[in-house]
Parts: sequence; C-alpha cells; structure tokens
Amino acid sequence: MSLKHALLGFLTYQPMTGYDLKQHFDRSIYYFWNANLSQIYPTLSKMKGEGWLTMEVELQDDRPNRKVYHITTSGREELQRWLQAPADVVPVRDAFLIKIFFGGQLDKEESLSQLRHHLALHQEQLADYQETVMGRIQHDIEGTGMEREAFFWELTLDRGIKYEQGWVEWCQETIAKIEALTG
Amino acid sequence: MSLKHALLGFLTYQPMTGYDLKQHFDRSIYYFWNANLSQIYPTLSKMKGEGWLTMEVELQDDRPNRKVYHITTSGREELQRWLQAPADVVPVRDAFLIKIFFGGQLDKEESLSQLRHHLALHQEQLADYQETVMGRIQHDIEGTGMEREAFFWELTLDRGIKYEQGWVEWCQETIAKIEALTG
DNA sequence: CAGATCATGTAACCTGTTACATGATTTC
DNA sequence: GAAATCATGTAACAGGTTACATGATCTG
Repeated sequence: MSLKHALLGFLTYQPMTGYDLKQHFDRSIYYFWNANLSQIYPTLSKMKGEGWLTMEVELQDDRPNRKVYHITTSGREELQRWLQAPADVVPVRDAFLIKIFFGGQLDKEESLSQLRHHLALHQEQLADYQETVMGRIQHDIEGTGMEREAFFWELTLDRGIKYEQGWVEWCQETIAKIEALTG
Repeated sequence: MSLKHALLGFLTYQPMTGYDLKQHFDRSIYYFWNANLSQIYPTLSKMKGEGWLTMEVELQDDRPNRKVYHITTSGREELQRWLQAPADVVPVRDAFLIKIFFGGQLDKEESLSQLRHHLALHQEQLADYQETVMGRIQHDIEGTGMEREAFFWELTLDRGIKYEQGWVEWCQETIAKIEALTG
C-alpha cells in the first residue's frame, strides 16, 4: 500500500503525529497523492503493529494527547525496499473522457461548454503549481539543509506542470476542432 | 457512477450482453476507463432495476443463455442528463511519483533505473495508441455510418497520445537532470 | 493437449470517502 | 459570533479487484 510508504517517507524527515503528516500531504504531495485523517490514523496504528514505527505520547490538557510516531530501522528498510521495487504505470480513470467519447450524442454547444469548463479548471491548477507550490519548494530550500530532497520534489512538480499544460493544450485544440465542425 | 453511464453509452449503439460490453471496453475506452465482468454483470442488473434497461433472453444449449440488454427511453434521458452535467477534474494518484519525491533516499543509479523502466512503458503505450487504437477507429469509420461518433473517439485518443508523449518527454528530461547530478 | 472464446455469476477483500463524535483556543 | 486550528478517532458506505465456480467448443 502506497499510503504506508508515503508516511514512512515523511517520517524519515522527522518524528510526527498523524495530524502533522496530513499537513505534509496537503502542502506538498497532494497533487499526486492525498489521504484523509480518517485513513491516516488507523494506518499509522497498523504500521506500528508491523514494527515500522514506534509511538511516543505527549500529554496535553485541553486537547487529545499528541501521538508522535518515529520510524524504526525496520521501517527504513521497508521504505528502501519499496522505493527500489519497479512501479507500474497507473491506469487512467477519467469520467470526463467518457463524456467526450460519447460527445456525438450532445449538441456542439454542450460539448464546447464541457471543454471550456475543463480548460478553466486546468488553467487554475497550472497557475497554482507555478506560483504556490513552486514558492513553497523555494522556501524550503533556503537554509533547511534539504537541497538534495528539494531537487526531487521539483521533479514531481515539473511532472504536475507538464500534465496540466498537456490538458490545457488538448482542451484548446479540441475546442477549435469542434468549433470547426459543420452541423 | 460513471460505469453505469459508459454502459448506457455503448447500449445506444445497439443492444448487447455484458460479455459484449466488456469487449467494447477492452477495444475502445480501456485507456481511460475499464471494468471487470464481475462488476459489469451486477451493474447491468441494477440498471434494469432502475428502469434504464430492459433484458431479453436468448436461449442457448451449450452455454449460459445470452442476456441481451436494451436501453430504454428513461436510460437515454439519464445518459443525456449525465453527459451534460459538468465533470470535475479527477485527482491524480500515482505511486511512482511518491518514489520520485523521496528519490533523495535512493542512489542515483536506482532512480535512473526506475525512470528508464517507466520511459519504456510509456513509449510502448504510445506506440500502441498510434498503431492499434488508431487503426481500430479508422476501421470503424469505413462504411459503418459512425463518422460523427468516430470524430469524438479520436478526440479521446488524441488525449491519450498527448498524455503518453508528456510522460515520455518528462522521463527523458528527468533522466538527463539526474545524470547531470554530481554525487 | 493447452489455451482462447463464449457466457454467466457470487463472495471476499482492499482502499478510499463521508459522516459522526468531541472540544478548547485562537483569529477575523 | 463564526471559522480556523489543533488533535484524536469510529462506522458506514462505495467502488473496484481478485478468487472461485461451471463448462462446451474452437484454434493452434
């Protein structure tokens, strides 16, 4: 399960709670993997059971105690093993493309409206990557001693940008083709 | 649920069995949506319950009887409604990118080997689209009276090709960047 | 003689989402 | 006074995958 290995990855940076880990997902890898707290908490607990993590409780008065998870040697070994194992290409599952595939059953204007909506969404996402996400990486590079890590973070961001650019171009080309349709 | 609407879409072409529908998935839209027979059969049965389909049995001696499903007026209306409803952008979920993100914990050569493997897989997929899939669409256009439909099928194929080209380029660029790393 | 094709399904399992439950403190 | 932040979970549900069950005919 990839979620477990993403958690292991972040825990090599420093010991953290489930809540902290969720923020790492939301701030860095959300654009290719995310998870809910309701999934993270039980998963951490299972990983502890597998010996990949240890847990330390920090008592608090006004809130639930913080459960801080630390990666073990066994956890590091498992992460290494997983990182080295060849990854399959994940199949695409996109309901939007079903709508395009059966677009012959829609009026021209309805198809165009679908495409324009999608174009706008991908343009927004692209802007977010180029501004917000890139900014966060730049910030993390400055004086955190994570230059080598940040190099790899940027590679995944490049992929996100290329992905969104691909969508934007395809939407624009497709809109033009449909507009050119007679009838 | 998108599966139901993909099934409705194919059933506007002609009445079919679950087995026939599975072949349509495998031959045309598998690169952005697929389904197992074990999922298709119960789904067709539910759709009949919703009044979107009717079913007719063709008796056979040596095999299970063919259950041929026909789309109803209500099914056509539901498909129209769904096709017109705005579609969200589907979030990416790619474990391979987790491996790249945490690539700082791997040796340079191990990262390169991951990337070269992925590059090869995407190049294969791209070739498959440009040869096999495009060939099938061309074949279906010739004298089947589905010229208008095939125009939209090609649009989704264009998207698949652009997607794979994006991956191929990114893999090549990323391999070059990592090869240039000192240390 | 092995494997693909035709043709139907059920059951268990895995992963992920949504809703529910609690509650003080800080910020706008 | 409302919303966000911190901090933990459980339970129900949805969707999809894998394994199991049956079995004749056709193809290489």
